[in-house]
Amino acid sequence: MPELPEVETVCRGLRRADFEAPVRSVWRSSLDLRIGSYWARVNEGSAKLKGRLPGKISRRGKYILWSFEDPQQGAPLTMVLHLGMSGAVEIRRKGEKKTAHTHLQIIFADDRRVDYVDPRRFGGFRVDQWSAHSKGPLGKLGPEPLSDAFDGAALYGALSRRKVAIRDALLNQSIVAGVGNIYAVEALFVCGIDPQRSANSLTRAQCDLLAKTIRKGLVRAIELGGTTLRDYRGADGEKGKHQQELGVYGREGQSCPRCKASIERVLLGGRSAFFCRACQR
DNA sequence: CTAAATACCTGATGGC
DNA sequence: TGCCATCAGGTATTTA
Repeated sequence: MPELPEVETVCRGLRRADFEAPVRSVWRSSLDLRIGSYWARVNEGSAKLKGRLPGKISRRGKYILWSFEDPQQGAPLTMVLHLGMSGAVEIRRKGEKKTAHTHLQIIFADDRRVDYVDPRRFGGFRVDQWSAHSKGPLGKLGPEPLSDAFDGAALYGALSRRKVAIRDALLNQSIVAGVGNIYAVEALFVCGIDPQRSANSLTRAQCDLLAKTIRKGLVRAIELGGTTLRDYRGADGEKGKHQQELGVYGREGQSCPRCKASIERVLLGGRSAFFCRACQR
């Protein structure tokens, strides 16, 4: 489901809710979420939030970071939450029923709560000190696409030894953090680059254009509250509006908005890419 | 080191 | 109506 703009929208929704009361309790379903060396300590981790004060909410790539302070001035803990393919955050009040596939509830002393809902359970979370998080997948992320660290030079350098398809290179979170299939495919369409081309075949000028286009695309999608293809919702339950501006994603057989040729779908690494053969080379 | 294949899950959709 | 195959916004691990 969620790529950078959707995750950013969730963060903004959480910030807007302005949680201030301490955590009264935490509930965790008995089902596993993401399995892996970094994610394994999920159950113990969530209990550590009890009694803590909700602090700063930020984002790195597709990861949500939420700091929880110790009222006794101890070290802060950070909850890292990844929404996987189907994860969602829901803000609820006392008495409101949890939806199906809820796996975590953080209940605050003001009777509001934050529910993590994830049917496919590809997402996961972990509560730990920052030093522990930085040794996990967060420490391997590439530059933030909305920061100055991401530009044509950085992209050109990162692609120089890669022979994978450029679409797949853009999905690699160590090259650029937060880009997923929709925004990769759309940026390549805007730039007129065939998604199947090998990453190291792009010119420096094309990398300049691509980096700028990726940034613009993400900023625009954030403005519209993300892309809702099927079930994505922000923390306030709102659908995104960016799907109306998609040029090729999910539009196999429809006509290219630029040249009217038929949009094609190809499989790259098992995942669909959409492109216009006439416009993208 | 790169890169490809596979695994992890549920739900929606389309063909027969 | 049911049954089966295919597909979905992502990442971690295994294999080559």
